[in-house]
Amino acid sequence: MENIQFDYALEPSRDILCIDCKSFYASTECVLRGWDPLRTELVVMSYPSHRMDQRASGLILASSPAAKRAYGIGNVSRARDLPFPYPPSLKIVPPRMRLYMKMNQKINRIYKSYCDEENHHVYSVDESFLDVTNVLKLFQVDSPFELARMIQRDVFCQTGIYTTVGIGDNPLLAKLALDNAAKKNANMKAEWRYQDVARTIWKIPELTDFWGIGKKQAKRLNNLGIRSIDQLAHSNYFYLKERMGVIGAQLYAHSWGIDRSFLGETYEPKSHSIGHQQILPRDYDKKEELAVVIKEMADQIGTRLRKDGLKAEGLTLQLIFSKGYIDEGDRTYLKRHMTLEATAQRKDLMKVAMKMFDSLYRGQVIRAVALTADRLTRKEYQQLDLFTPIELIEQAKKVDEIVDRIRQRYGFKKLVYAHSLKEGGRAIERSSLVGGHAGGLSGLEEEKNFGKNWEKLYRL
DNA sequence: TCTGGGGTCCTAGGACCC
DNA sequence: TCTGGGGTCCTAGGACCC
Repeated sequence: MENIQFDYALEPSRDILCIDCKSFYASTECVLRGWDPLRTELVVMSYPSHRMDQRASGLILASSPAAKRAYGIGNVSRARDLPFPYPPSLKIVPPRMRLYMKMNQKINRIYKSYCDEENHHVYSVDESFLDVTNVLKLFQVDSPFELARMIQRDVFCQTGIYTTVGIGDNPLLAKLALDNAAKKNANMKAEWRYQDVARTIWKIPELTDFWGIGKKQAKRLNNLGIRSIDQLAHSNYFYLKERMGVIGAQLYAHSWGIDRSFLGETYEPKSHSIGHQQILPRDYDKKEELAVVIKEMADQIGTRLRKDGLKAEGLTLQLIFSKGYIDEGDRTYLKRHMTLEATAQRKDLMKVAMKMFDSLYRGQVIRAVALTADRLTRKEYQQLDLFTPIELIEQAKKVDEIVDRIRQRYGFKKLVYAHSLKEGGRAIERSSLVGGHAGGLSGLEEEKNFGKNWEKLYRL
């Protein structure tokens, strides 16, 4: 069977850096507390506030390198993976998401001092891509490797955070170099180029170590007789494409280090969404209680949409059954999506969410709820229907605006809907969370404790 | 897994239109 | 009607990433 050949001479060849912050949350905590991020045994542990006392429910959001080594845990793991009683040398601290976000902003500003907006792509809270091809001269360095060292030093001096850097001809190579080599190297850097593919990518030991291959895809590949990246690269492109669709084709290309994306291209994701998911503190099977939670989530999503100046044209509701509960249809969850006229209004979102809930729910035992607004647009005009008087629409909009303002100024808890006070309501408890975890003290409270200079003290 | 939370992308089948 | 074909939109389901 014929196969595909890649000609590296024709592929994009840039100097791309993929930089991540070593154990970001854990390191930030160490820095804030004046401890060495590499030597301190520290984990950031999140407890749902309703079960502080239950060790088993603790989730470790981040572990310092020393903690990883000492207890054989990964970056993200569970409290029960730690020895118990907890060793005295181990520092366990609650998350302070607000401070991590500030630290992230500071680090991004440092990256921006090395490249312009166009050549900086934020991948996640602790990972960024930089295209430094055109700035090597400007910084008087001979190689991207040297520039990477400069940036690492700069970030460390300004923040105390260690960074790891993967370097490559394209974003994929840089990312693979980061994940599979830089993290293990003493200098926290690794450079993978096209000519290195055979002795780098193909030597990655496990399929699941490869970006884009999880447990399920690894199994599918195994079923095709492919057990390593090397075998993947030496399989047949057309066969893979036939058996695994575009994913197969993409994996094949990736195994040869091929990635034709550029950071500069304004990449438009096909879909955008804003959603929330929460595991409930206990099983819920009362319709009214679930309705309260769903309404709260619709409220929260509406607030976020309005803050970002967005409107949703779709809404998805998911109700996940309690562990072990399976209904007649053999399902483990219920899910429904609906389209709607572009809106960011609380009333509209709640109405649609409730409609989906009514159509789905038949008394099952629920443990988790997810609500996601998708197909987001920036449409300015208001779609009018023939039956709702314009005054009513304007009125609802004003109410939303006022609620937003009050909450922004005085905090969420100062203005909650009556239903949230009922049995089962979650909004009040969740209002202090940032990104689903404890936000830590507000800036104002930090100032009270440490004075006006608290940000400087924290190197933020 | 003895249930964290927030995202994006791909597939497949049905509805509907020409 | 023992019966065409192609395109697009919609929704449910699933996989992966940080």
